[in-house]
Amino acid sequence: MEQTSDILGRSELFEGLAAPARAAVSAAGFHRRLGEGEALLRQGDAADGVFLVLSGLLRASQTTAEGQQVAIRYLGPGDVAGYTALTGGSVHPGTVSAVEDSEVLGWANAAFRRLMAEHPSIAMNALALLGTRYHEMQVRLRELSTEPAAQRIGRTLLRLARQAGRRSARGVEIAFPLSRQDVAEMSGTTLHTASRTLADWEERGLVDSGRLRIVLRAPQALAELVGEDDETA
Amino acid sequence: MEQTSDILGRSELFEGLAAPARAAVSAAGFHRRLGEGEALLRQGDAADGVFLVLSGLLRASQTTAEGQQVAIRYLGPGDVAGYTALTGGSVHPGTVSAVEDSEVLGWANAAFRRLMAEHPSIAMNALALLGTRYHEMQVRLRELSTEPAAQRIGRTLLRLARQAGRRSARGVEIAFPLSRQDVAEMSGTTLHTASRTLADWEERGLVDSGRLRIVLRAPQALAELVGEDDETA
DNA sequence: CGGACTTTTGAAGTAATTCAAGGGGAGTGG
DNA sequence: CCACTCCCCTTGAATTACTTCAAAAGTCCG
Repeated sequence: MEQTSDILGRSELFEGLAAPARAAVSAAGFHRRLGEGEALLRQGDAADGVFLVLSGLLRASQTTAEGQQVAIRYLGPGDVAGYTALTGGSVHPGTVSAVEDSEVLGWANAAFRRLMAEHPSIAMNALALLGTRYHEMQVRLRELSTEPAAQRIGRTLLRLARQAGRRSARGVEIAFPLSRQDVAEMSGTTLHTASRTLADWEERGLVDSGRLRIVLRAPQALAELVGEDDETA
Repeated sequence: MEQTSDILGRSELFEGLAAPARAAVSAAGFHRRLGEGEALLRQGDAADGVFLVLSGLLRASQTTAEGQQVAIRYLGPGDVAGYTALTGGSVHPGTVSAVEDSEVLGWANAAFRRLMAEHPSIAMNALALLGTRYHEMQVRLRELSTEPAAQRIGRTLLRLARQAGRRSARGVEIAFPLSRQDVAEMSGTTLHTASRTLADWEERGLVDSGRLRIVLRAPQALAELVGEDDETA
């Protein structure tokens, strides 16, 4: 089990903070455990806190009036959930729930605001963090507007592999249970299209997938296919 | 002509700042004029400053490798461009250029960072501003993933009307030249679909449009059509 | 009046969704 | 240990919304 303080230090939000400051931050927060499927915060609810993921995996999503889901991102250790409270917003724009058993460190709005006031570098980090996310969203918006479904699915897989990839003999495995439906919700398409696309890639030896499991056998070939120069690291 | 200090005071970024602080902020910046079509900053360039729009209208967009454009947003007086520098990013993720003759107030990275350090409320405002934008992008991502083209076009029009709408006898007019192509790039579709959709709505008496000009004759009916409860204000 | 955009509209083509049905795996409970 | 059941995945076939292709008609400005 990793130390809370270590995760704090490595998180985008608290990096660069001196040890005593980290201790103060940690002391001001409260721990919360979430079982698989449990919601940390719900779309439409009052924004009442900021959370840092300590362990496990969460998923941020938006739901339409008709109940259709759109996945925004997955959150692992060191990631921040509930940025709304951080920016002074009043209502959570999306739902964040645990994909697997998880643990988070949370701060009430007022407490977090106090921390930012006492340690301005936290506020600067928060700005950087939001800037990065905003940028990501711009890119995804562009992809969704201009690219065909297969390409978007490829990018989704590469993105997830980069974030939660585990190198294995057969390639890079996405290290958490991921259904076709999940892939579709991240890519802006249907599970049918996702399934067909993966079947096609499986034939071509690019991926190796099964129930809730996807392994990228040839990440760089996939990257080329979708028009990225990028590496899976 | 409006006073710089007034715009500063009303802008999301500097609101709540006392008059002397506003003066300091203003003094630390430099003015820049842009002719119609001129770029304030370009996608891929080094992020070298933060800008506040004083007058005119700018457009933020992303361009794909193939040259296809996606419009991110339009910026009027009080809006901020070049948030990348503000968050510590190094490269502009998109291009911002003037739709009509415009004037901006700019700050070099270092100068702006100094201002935030001296006036923490600027940093807080910046956080709020980015949070709002991030939220907007989440919503648009959801819309793009789940809604048909017509609905997205409707939302685009309502959004633009809310931002730059001018009440007239015939309804709410979008107060700047806007082509079908522009509407398409904001909605994630083609100019053909945009044209056909507008023609349909024109027949139904919802809009009244012509060359580079769109008037919403029945904003609330349009809102209902696209599934918003919202008003055009 | 010429020329450059912008817009419209038809027709063809297609990517992707929707509809529909069936086939696995994994876990559960008898 | 087997059967049952619940998901998850797959795969055709039909449909459709949207794009692409193509050409012509407006509209504004010099």
